[in-house]
Amino acid sequence: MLEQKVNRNSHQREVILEELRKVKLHPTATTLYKLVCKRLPKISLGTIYRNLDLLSKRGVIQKLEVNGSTARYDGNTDRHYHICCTNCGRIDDIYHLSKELINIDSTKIEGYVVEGCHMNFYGICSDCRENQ
Amino acid sequence: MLEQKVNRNSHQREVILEELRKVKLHPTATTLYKLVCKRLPKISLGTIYRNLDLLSKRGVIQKLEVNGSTARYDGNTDRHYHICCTNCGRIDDIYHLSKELINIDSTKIEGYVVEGCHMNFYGICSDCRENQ
DNA sequence: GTCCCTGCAAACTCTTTGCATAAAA
DNA sequence: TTTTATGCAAAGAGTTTGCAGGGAC
Repeated sequence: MLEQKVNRNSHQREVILEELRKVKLHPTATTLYKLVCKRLPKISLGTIYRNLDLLSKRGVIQKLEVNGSTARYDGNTDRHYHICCTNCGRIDDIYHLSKELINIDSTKIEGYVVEGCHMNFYGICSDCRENQ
Repeated sequence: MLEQKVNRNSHQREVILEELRKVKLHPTATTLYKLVCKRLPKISLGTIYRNLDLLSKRGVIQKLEVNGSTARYDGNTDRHYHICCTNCGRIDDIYHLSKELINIDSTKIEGYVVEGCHMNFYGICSDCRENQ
């Protein structure tokens, strides 16, 4: 059995979590790094990655895999979904879906014990439509 | 307006497509590369990537982003979904879902013109449960 | 004092790209 | 002959990791 390490409270980790919770736009590790740098100029990208990994494994934050290439992070762990603009890449939250969709985690799939479902929508946001 | 280049039929592209359609397990570019190498020993990974990109942009194949890190490819473009085993990483097809889920693409989301939805399930496959 | 966490830099993985040559039309 | 596609190798982006020193408890 794997022994779980006891985590210490580091100032860096607190600041990373605070800054992630402040922003709405689901930043990448690098974007978050720049934000955290304003408060902790000496922090390194490695620390950002290590803490984002630790926090998402603990379920304190959510790691999103919306756009293939780059991981994005969400400080909000309430059950919700995301929609990504295929033009500008912005990612918005979706809270209101029909009941059938909200209950999607209980879907039965032959041969599997289902643990969950990731669902991401794609489309064009209103800003991009206006700027055509 | 962007001018669309006319694609020539290359032998490499044909073989890549044939091999992708043969396998059921949604290979990565590297896995497919190894398969294609058996028939075309001198092919390069770059050619694999270039053709997978071209074919998925044309809609001939599907690029999957199921597991974050590495892209996987599916030669089957029928409307279907995927479930990924969180233990061993295998990816299976899902063809039968309830009507509400099948119609998910027509979901309305405020502020957006929805183009589509990517939906991936996660769970433990039967092989992994048996081997516990 | 112990052991986890950090900063730094190097390494790693996956993917893309530049270039000269080969192949398709 | 013209233009696209290939093989090769190098470069790029994003992420992970080894290590010595610093910090939490």
